[in-house]
Amino acid sequence: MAREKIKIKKIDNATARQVTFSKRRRGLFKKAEELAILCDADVGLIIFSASGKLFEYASSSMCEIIDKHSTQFDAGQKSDQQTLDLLTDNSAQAGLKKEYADKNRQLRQMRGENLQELTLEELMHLERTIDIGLTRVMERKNLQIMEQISILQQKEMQLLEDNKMLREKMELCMIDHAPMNGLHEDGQYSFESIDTSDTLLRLSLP
Amino acid sequence: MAREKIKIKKIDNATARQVTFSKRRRGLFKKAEELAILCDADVGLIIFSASGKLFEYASSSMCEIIDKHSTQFDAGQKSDQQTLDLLTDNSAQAGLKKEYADKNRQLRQMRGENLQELTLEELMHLERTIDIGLTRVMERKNLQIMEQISILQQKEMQLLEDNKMLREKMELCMIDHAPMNGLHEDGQYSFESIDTSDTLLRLSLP
DNA sequence: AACTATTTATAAGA
DNA sequence: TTCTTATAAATAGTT
Repeated sequence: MAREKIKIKKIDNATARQVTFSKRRRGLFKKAEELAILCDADVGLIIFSASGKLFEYASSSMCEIIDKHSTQFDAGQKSDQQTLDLLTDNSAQAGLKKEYADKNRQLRQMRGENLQELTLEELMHLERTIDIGLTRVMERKNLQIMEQISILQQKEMQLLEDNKMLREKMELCMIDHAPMNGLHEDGQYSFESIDTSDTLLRLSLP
Repeated sequence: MAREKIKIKKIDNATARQVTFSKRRRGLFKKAEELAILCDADVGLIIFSASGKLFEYASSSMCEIIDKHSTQFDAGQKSDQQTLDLLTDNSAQAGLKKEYADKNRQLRQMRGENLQELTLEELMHLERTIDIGLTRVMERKNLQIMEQISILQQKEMQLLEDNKMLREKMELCMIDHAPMNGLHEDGQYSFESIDTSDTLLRLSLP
């Protein structure tokens, strides 16, 4: 987002990577705090550098956030919720079952199943939702494909370079030795050549 | 960072606050992912909206990140948490929660959210699934639209027919009676006429 | 670190 | 909600 646009892939140069890490880490912390303040949200951000060093930001306390996170389905405090759960187990489970059924229905409808109960308005809304999802998935897919292609192109260039050097060495070798012993009079040498054809089409899936 | 500079304090207007929350949350997730990729860092981001809804991003897995975080700070915290979880999750509710979480993940992925954990192969499969769903929804929608149009056209034809008959009767009536009693000498009769204009544009949604 | 030329994010408005 | 657009912010490459 500056002098040049960069590809979002691991920065090769270790120094540049470290500098970018510092800059962007600060930027991310700032934006996390702004979101928490502007929107009254509770935000927790944990970052481990490649070397394992911990950096963290929390709008409240990290323990509280992690605790809330690990009990994401319980609305209130853990101990209170536990008690409530034990007392009103049936109704709590019923609520969860209802939510589960609802999510399941939504999912089926996004797959184009059980549409008969929907009105025209609902169908139009569903179409829009799915279309947005499809666009996002395709964007993400294309990003990954471009990354893979980029990596393979780099590999191909390296291999072509290596190949060229090998051929040059081979020619020098011929000039030096062919007149001396008269072998290989047809001028053909066979040697293992690395095949780089079709590289761009084979995408190694992670 | 836009039309006007804003002060970083809680946004008063609830609607504006919600809109900003959505936009900035998305921006924050994007930047978190970029940092993780560019700098080979492990990033975990947990956001609770003011209403308590959870949003999260993790470059690896959130459990792993939280686990690493807890061991760096306070080794006892996590194990207590785990013990509590084990005690809580003794019932069938645990299984249901897990299934619910899974459905919810699938649903979000179909909406194009939380795609960072998917491989290229998975993305391609997801794209196909969504595309099939979209086609089905569009087919169903078009079917309903054609049905509605057909019904309305039939109604319109019927009304036009009725209208025509009424006019013919009226004319007969004028011929029969106008010379007899001399009423309505101006030849104008007023009667309730059914308005059929604009019928095709108003689709009555069931 | 500091400096910018650019890219990116986003506040308001539609 | 979503889209647009003018403007504020972030930041990549340089010094």
